[in-house]
Amino acid sequence: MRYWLMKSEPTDVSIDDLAAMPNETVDWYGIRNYQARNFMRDQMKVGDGVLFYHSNCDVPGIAGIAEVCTLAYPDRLQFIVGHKYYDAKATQETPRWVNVDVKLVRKTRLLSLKEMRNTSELANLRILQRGNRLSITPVDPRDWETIITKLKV
DNA sequence: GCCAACGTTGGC
DNA sequence: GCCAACGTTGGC
Repeated sequence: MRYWLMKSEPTDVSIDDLAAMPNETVDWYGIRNYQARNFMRDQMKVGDGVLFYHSNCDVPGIAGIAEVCTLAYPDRLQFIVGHKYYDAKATQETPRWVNVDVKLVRKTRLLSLKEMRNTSELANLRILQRGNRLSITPVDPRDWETIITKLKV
């Protein structure tokens, strides 16, 4: 059982969009970074905890809790010619990109990036490190607990 | 819209 | 395999 922080632009998929999905589940499509892909492919298991993070928006921060609900499987968008996420080097036989599905656990208050930065216990959280751009990062169990506790307040 | 910090690409 | 040029991310 691992914990993750996964970024989504709310203009793309917000926490409310997730809540409105059938089964409150969404495929985490469009990951085109090898490190992030490898986390999904090699480490994610059904039941892993997910912090749903809103990025590239007015107030970036954690907007809810979700969980991984499938193992990684090929991202269908890589095969769609002309699609933003099409990859000419990917084939059905040898897909290059994968995604898991993620299911909402609950929407929470917004725990802003600013508040996380002001929380000394979270100093080692990957998302807070200088230059971090990875859209999927592992979260230490202790950091998970710290964040979950703050989300309840 | 700026730009720092990365990641990727491709010529050599 | 190096590395310059280019593209992307995402906070501010």
